[in-house]
Amino acid sequence: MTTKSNIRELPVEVITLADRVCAEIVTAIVKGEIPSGQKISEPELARTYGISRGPLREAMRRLEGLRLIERKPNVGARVVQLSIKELVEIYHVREALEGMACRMAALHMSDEEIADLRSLLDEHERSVQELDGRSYFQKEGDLDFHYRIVQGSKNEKLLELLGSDLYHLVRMYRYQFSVSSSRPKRALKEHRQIVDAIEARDPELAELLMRRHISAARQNIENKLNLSSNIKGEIHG
Amino acid sequence: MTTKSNIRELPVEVITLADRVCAEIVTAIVKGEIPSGQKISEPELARTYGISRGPLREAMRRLEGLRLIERKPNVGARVVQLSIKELVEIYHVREALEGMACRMAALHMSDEEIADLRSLLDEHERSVQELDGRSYFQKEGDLDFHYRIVQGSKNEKLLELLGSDLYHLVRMYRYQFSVSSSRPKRALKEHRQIVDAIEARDPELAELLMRRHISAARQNIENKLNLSSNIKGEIHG
DNA sequence: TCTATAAATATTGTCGACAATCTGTAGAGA
DNA sequence: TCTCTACAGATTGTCGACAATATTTATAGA
Repeated sequence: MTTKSNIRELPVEVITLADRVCAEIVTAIVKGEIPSGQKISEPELARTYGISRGPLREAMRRLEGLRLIERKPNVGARVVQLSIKELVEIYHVREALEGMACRMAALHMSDEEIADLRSLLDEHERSVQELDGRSYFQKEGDLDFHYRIVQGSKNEKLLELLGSDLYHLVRMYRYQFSVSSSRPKRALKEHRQIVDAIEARDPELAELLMRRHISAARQNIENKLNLSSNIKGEIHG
Repeated sequence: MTTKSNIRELPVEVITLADRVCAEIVTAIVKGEIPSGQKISEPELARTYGISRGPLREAMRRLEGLRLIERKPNVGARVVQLSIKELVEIYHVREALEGMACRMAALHMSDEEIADLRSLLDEHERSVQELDGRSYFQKEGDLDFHYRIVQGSKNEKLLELLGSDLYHLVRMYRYQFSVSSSRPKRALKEHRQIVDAIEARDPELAELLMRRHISAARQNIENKLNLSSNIKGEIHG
């Protein structure tokens, strides 16, 4: 039954139009190329990506599930409207989920993964020193760290919820609200403490530290926002 | 611009075919009418629900986002395969998310909502006494309680993640694995303690109790499973 | 001038058909 | 008899067209 042919399995990622365009639209929305709140015209988007409305609508159903667009039957879809309220809610969710992820990472991460994580933090440190904070660390690097811990939990559901769903929104806020750590050195130190706890195989402490880390970022946002209601300005978390 | 016509806004839920069929398929999958692991034939399903493949494929994209089906490009989609491993993972996620939800419910639930919650538990108590546990409480009633607390958190994201996404899978496991509390009285008591903590506006305790409550259920499952590897049997959590 | 109705336009929802790909089967060659 | 190839059938992916609904514009009346 099974073909034992010596033909190599070509790693040619054959992907469907809907899947490809979905990924492209995710990026476009996250980066703000399709502005927050904008109505989505199916014929226009279809022309833009050179596909017909069929696959496009499938992609949009997926985006709806990712909470990147909102649909109203017979009316149309819009890119979600970002709000501070939602951002704060997301941080509460992250505190819960990533706290648990960190707890489980302390139990299940391999020594090699932990070592890699330390290397990543060394990179971040160089990045912070050289560029005085305005660095990759602020944009995607921080999320790299968090993503690896979620991976280290070895919990597929956590990885799905955070990595495949929530992080799109997190990145969207980072891009469009310029949410970046106003305390890169402090954040880096907290990251190191977290890795220490994981290496010590101390799940309680690991969870506690991660929750504090995320909670502090959230409070930073809330404070900044309560002082200045300048929504479109920089938000340092 | 706005029409001030005296025509009543009929509450006729005009819903799209894809939306309606999606909901129907969710129910069918959750209840096992479409068996776990079964391949999905698009032409067949389309005939079954009397629609064409267009809306059906949109619905399936949604189901994919809900993790109820899994797709392989150019091959097809299957209903997800249930596994104890995933069930345990889900309980870890629930412990994290519902713990946080309970914490926030202690802060944001209205007195009226808390009173309603108590009434619900009184109902459950009657149900447990009359039917000796084998009751509604075991199937959907328990989830009612948990759902209300998530609502009480007033955190839309938590409600989305738990209510709209994860609970479908939870219900699916309950139906198909007969996951039900083997300790309804104990569970009921824990529920009451949780409400007490919420009423006392004690977020720390509320979170702690909810986490213990869910963690105990998970450990129950793990123990039962480690003893008897009878996968298809009753799982009491 | 403003409002309410009605036609016109555009957009969304749905369908059937065709193309591309995969799966299973039959047959040729060793 | 087994393996590999080629064909046949079925399924998935994509497209364009039509129907249903919403939005905009034009028009008539007060």
